[in-house]
Amino acid sequence: MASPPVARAQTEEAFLDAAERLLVEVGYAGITTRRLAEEAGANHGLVHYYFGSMENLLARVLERFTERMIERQRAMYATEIPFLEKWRTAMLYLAADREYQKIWWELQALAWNRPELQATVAHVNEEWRSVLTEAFAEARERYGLEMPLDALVSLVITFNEGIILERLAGIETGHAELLEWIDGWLEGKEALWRRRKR
Amino acid sequence: MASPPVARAQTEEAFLDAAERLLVEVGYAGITTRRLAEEAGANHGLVHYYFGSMENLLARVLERFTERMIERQRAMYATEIPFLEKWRTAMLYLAADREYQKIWWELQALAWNRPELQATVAHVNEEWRSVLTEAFAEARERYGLEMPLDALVSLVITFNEGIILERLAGIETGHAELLEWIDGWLEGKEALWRRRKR
DNA sequence: AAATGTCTTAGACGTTTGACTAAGGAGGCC
DNA sequence: GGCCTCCTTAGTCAAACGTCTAAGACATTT
Repeated sequence: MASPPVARAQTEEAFLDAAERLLVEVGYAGITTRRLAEEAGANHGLVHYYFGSMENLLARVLERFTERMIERQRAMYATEIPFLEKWRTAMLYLAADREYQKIWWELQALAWNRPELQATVAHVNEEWRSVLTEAFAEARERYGLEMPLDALVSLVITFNEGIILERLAGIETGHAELLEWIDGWLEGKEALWRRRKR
Repeated sequence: MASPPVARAQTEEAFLDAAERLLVEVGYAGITTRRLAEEAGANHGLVHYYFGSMENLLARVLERFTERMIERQRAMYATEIPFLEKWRTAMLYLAADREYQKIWWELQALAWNRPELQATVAHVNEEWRSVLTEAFAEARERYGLEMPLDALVSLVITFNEGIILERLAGIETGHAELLEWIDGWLEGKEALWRRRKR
């Protein structure tokens, strides 16, 4: 066994990991101290000892997840690759990361009824927004888009959210058509820009 | 007292109404038989007697709500008014009906973890889709939009969903800018069409 | 080696849950 | 008027819940 402080930190992580798995499996309403402890392979009393309450534990899950999301979003758009490639990478993530999205939206649904969690959710949204704002400022200029930047970013964020949420409910109608059209449209804009540059 | 069958139907409705109020207030996870009965002003044993289980009751709430949503959506777009006016009416609803939206998304979040409910949710989505498809087929032709109809409808639906969901979490950044720009853009398209018609 | 302080465990506490039932009551039918 | 069916009520039940505690294990310090 490792020395206590390390072991404790590991067990705490095990609880948070287990909570994420249960969010995917059964949603936030299905998480109880005992089930969580079983999933984490730890004693159910520790939930109270470590975190004080399930509520606090879920708040910790939200915070940890939040940090990871922001890191990922920054990494995706911050690299020095052309906008079109960034977009395509983002759309690949959108298609692939179902579990990740389930966790995120379960936490959001939880926050609908826990106002004290909404600030954390809003923080992620702002981060995402600022990352996208930077990326789309470039794209907007390059492609000569007439839409104000604020509006453009909101449109992109919200339709992404909508796609994720429809998919959580098992709905995929029209998604492929929409994403394909956007891709082709961007490609056309990109080609136009290249021609104009020469 | 009214005769039993009528009274029973009324009490059942009272349960469903109370469930909707609790969905707004505390979310689906906070609804228990006893709390629901208190909210409905009825005996808690009746939940089992009438509906068999809380699960069935929530399924009934979903079905009843579904019917109302479809009716409303049909009514909104089916009248013989110009497309721009339909759009503006829809956007007014979007801005106003927060409780309605909370109920709907609580039911959706419930369905994420109850696959047997997803068919009902999907049905509403399809209805909405078909109503919008008809309305936007007209708009698309009139305004000469290049986007395929499928993709256009998906875009409109998903960004609407995104706006609603961000607002449930207390986020409103960029929404007004986006909606205003769309409104102005449509107005421009409409003016163009009027000029061309002459 | 003993003492110390922290961590972990199993279990107990009272509460709340969904589900169910027995007893009483109201209204319609003969 | 008396029976009969259906409805409503209060209350019971076992299970599961969050919380808390006492006792022991452990590593570290003295």
